[in-house]
Amino acid sequence: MNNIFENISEKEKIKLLNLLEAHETFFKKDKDISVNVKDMDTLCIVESGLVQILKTDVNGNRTIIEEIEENQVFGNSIYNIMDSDYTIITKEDTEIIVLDYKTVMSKEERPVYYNHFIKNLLDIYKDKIRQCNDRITVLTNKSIRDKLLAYFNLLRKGAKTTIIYLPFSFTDLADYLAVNRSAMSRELTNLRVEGLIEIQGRKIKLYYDKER
Amino acid sequence: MNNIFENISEKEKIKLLNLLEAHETFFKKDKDISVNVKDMDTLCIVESGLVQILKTDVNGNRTIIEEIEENQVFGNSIYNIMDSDYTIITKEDTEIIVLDYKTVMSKEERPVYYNHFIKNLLDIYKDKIRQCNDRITVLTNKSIRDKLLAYFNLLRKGAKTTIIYLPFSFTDLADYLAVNRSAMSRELTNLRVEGLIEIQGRKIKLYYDKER
DNA sequence: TGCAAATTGTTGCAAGTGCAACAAAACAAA
DNA sequence: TTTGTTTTGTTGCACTTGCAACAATTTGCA
Repeated sequence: MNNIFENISEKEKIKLLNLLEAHETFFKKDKDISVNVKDMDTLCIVESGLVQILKTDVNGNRTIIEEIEENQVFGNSIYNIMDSDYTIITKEDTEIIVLDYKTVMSKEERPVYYNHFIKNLLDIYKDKIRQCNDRITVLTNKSIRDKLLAYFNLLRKGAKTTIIYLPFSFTDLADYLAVNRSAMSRELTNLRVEGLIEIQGRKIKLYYDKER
Repeated sequence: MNNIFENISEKEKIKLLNLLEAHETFFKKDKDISVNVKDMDTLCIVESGLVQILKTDVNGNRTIIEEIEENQVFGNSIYNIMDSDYTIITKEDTEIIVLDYKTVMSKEERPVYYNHFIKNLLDIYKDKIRQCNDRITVLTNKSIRDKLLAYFNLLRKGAKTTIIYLPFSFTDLADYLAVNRSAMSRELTNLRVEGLIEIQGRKIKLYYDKER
């Protein structure tokens, strides 16, 4: 994952934040910070800590849209987080740098570190596009089985390894795949019985070929 | 949809393309241009015409991933189109500007029009992220009915209008929603019979509240 | 204009999935 | 450790969906 301050020294970072008219804010763990970042065309950088973007659907179910880690960005300039069904909360004590997107883009003065910043921002956007496309690739499979296999293939992408580690719980995986948890559990059992996979907690061994 | 040459005059555009070491190429309609754009970290601009990015799945079914129109971009810098299951074809006579992403980003000289270009590129990336997120929002609904309603709501987003126009055929819509076409057709009939919608070709009238 | 191709609507059937409910297991906190 | 909470596995049942096959309609092209 690309870092918004890649190739920018600590000294340059201070100058950069000054140039971009940044406001730093601290938040305690488990705070709803929606109001602080929703009201304009913001670009927010997580300087330290962890932020979650949640969505509440019509039935009241909250799902995690995304987790934003250190040196990653979020904000209205990317998501439609203005929508009232989105909530932004801190999962740890968190330090956030709030920028105004228009201000950032309209700077006349563009030192080298500014250019690095913009390049990093582009790379982060590309990461997000790739992530979204990956998820779409998984979601466009019609059956739970195919979704699972597509997802497992993503995790072992490139690597020849047949061992993968789920980055979250099975409950969350069902959410990510947009399927019923117990139906997914049933399908995992089927895959296990058929000898295609072996499950040990979040560690899964794959016994099938990539092109399946 | 943002335009890669927004706020850039014709004169500036010529200078810009020169600065970025652009190569222009013409292609006839219905040509597979995969080989021409896959081999490096490219950023391709469709100067005129229309390009489709297709994906062939394990069963040999081809689906349209995206259509790239005039003044829009595609390339390895965004998609993993290197993967052999992706194909890029022209749907009309098409003029493409091929840039090397690294060259573009490492320019020392940065005239105003270059900065506009980068800002436009960022805006285009944001558009893509929004598009992807919209599709994910639709795809994460579990039933065909909910997918349809979520999609219709997207189309009437903001607008109070209860009349929407599908941007593609029902066959393609089924593809977009990742559901079986005839099952979708059945569900559309249900919605029609229940009086929630009215269908006239690609024009659909909605008779239900937004928050449904 | 007329023909071929593509799109749409419909249906029966089998298979897959969502849902609810519950027990077992794993995890976390006191 | 004990206790309470969350996650996981399982199952029956109803309902949804995918699939295949076909007719009707629309579209596009020669």
